[in-house]
Amino acid sequence: MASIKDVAKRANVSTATVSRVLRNTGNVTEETRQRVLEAIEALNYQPNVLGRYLRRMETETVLVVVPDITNPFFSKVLRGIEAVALKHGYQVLLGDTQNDARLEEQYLNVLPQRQVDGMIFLTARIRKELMEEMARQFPIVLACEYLEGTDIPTVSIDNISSARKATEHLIRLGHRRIAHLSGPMDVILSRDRLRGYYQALAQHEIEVDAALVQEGDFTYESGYHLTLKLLALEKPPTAIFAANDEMAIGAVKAIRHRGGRVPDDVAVVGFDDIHMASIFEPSLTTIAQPMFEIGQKAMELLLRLIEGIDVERRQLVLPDRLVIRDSCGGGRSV
Amino acid sequence: MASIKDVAKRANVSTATVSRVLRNTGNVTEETRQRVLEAIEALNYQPNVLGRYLRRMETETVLVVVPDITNPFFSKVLRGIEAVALKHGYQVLLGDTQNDARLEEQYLNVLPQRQVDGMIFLTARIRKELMEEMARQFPIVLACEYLEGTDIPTVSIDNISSARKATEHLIRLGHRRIAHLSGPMDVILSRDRLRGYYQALAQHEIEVDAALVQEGDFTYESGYHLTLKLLALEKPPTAIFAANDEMAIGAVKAIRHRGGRVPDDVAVVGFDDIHMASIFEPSLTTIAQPMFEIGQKAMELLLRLIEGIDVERRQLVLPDRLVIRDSCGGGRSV
DNA sequence: GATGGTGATGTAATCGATTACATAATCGAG
DNA sequence: CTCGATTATGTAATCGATTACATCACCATC
Repeated sequence: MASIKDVAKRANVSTATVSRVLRNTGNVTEETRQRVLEAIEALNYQPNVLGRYLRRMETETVLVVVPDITNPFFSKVLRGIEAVALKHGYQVLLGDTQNDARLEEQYLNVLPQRQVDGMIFLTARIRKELMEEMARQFPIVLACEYLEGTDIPTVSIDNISSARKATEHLIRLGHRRIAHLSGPMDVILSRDRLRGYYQALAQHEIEVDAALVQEGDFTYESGYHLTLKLLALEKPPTAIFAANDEMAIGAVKAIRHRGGRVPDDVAVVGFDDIHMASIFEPSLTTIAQPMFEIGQKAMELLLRLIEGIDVERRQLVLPDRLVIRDSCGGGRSV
Repeated sequence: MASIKDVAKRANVSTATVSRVLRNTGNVTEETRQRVLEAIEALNYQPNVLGRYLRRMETETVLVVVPDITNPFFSKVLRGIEAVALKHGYQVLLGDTQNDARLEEQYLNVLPQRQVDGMIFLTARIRKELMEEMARQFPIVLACEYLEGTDIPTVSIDNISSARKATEHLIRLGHRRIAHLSGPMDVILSRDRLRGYYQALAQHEIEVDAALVQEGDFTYESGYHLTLKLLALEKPPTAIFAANDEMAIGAVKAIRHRGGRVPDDVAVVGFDDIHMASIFEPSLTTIAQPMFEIGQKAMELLLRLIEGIDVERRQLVLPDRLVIRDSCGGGRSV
């Protein structure tokens, strides 16, 4: 494998000159430039990036930590990140924690080890102090999630208000017994959506029934099983607000398997607006998050942190939108 | 940021000894070992992996090139790769080409640049000669796809026979006008599935009608629109075999929008058995690929190539399975 | 007591590129 | 014609770890 020295020898110049040609820095006459390029061509030379990384102490690589890459929501956000990364010549390393919080903390180590220039977390179950300490020293951005009481740069939507919006929509349609399929309570996003749900109930003076709130884990399966549980209640809900679309689809299926109809017997609202939400029948009423844009903004923010540009607005809240479809009845069908 | 020198100084040893402690190689007395560990602890030292990489000329990282990470099929394969990689201390770099063949060739360059120790391609639209030349010099494994007439290590199913199986199932149910929604013709996998479809027709002496074969791109949207086209034919098909589940779902939706019922008016068979295939209504009859296992095997194969172990069976064909559900009628419902 | 083996540690080369600094050549202004 | 600026190129240090090789101490064996 040819190295820069071989190229230098063949072109009859120093390695410094070869490097200058490679990186297009400094002054090189067109003539030597050509000689170097010819040598590169002849030797089929490819610069070894490890040498460069070590010397420059940067890898132009960012790590994205995802809780679950098979979840379409995250892969869409990832796409946004990739788009911006590619445009700026950065590579994206993927860390899939498969919902394991310990793995999450492990990934944090790649920063001091200098393996990447920065990180984006699409999950935030790491101990707050640890995360804060790292964020002080290295470029880190949280997307979708955030950590309470920190000023770690964040891109997300306002989960509380959107959950409130979703719940209010059901109330407006006349529902009073509204259940909530929450996400895991150790992620803030789930707690926020639950809070929004509570706020909506309170605002309309609807009493909270603890039995109507069930903690899931964002999977179809959990949505399905928890809904069976809800339907077995003495006074089952007439509407279900699920913390994501996959659980909402699970809910619909469970209702059907029990002989119920959606939305006639039970109305269902989801969250995220994944592709399947509009395809599934009945199409899901849901909160649309700008997934791609969240990814873009997060990466843009990260780039500014890496480049040491002072970031004025560190906490970005993007707009979301209630998309009314067929799964909750009442509204017009889109 | 502390380096190995700082640790050495503090522990009153040479950097060589620190390295020995870090890597657990060579002989070190328990006493100095402790001193070194204390120094590491005190300085909060993390080894800079770039130095290590350069010296050892390996990164314990593999690159996985995916045509579309938002496609659940690929993310499932990726999971299998990750599982094995993690167990062997390898990191996984993700390259999402977003179906751009040029990007695919670009990714190939990270190998001679020594950025990764090996690559797995879940797509193979690269020029054959180029790919072969690289595969001769570096560890490369193809998964799902393969390149005709090469002996590049590959893990996949037998797409021809499984497509034949799927088509035959429809024939057995009495269908004679069977359409095929193919994938893009520049990927071999699509051509193989088309071939299997043709074989089944030939075997049962059913004439091929060119109008019944439509080239899609594996997306829901293409499945939807091509099916509308099929339904507008003078003699529309009574069954549709789609080259993947997402197009199959698109087909079902199109049939419904035209007032048809599935499977009563038109039977539909998919391919891959993604999660949604069993959830969607009607549940999809489809070819189940062992996605996770494909990933695992591919990574295992790659590891052996990286470690220079002679690989006897370079081309691995895994078993697939026809899963009969509701979308094609006739069979029992699962 | 000489010899050789083993274990613990240190010295310094090395991986491949980048870049601060040095040097040489060229040019233009006064 | 000289001086300083500018341009082109080279020399060598550097990034941080790993490791071949050297050294030294200690012990066992004959």
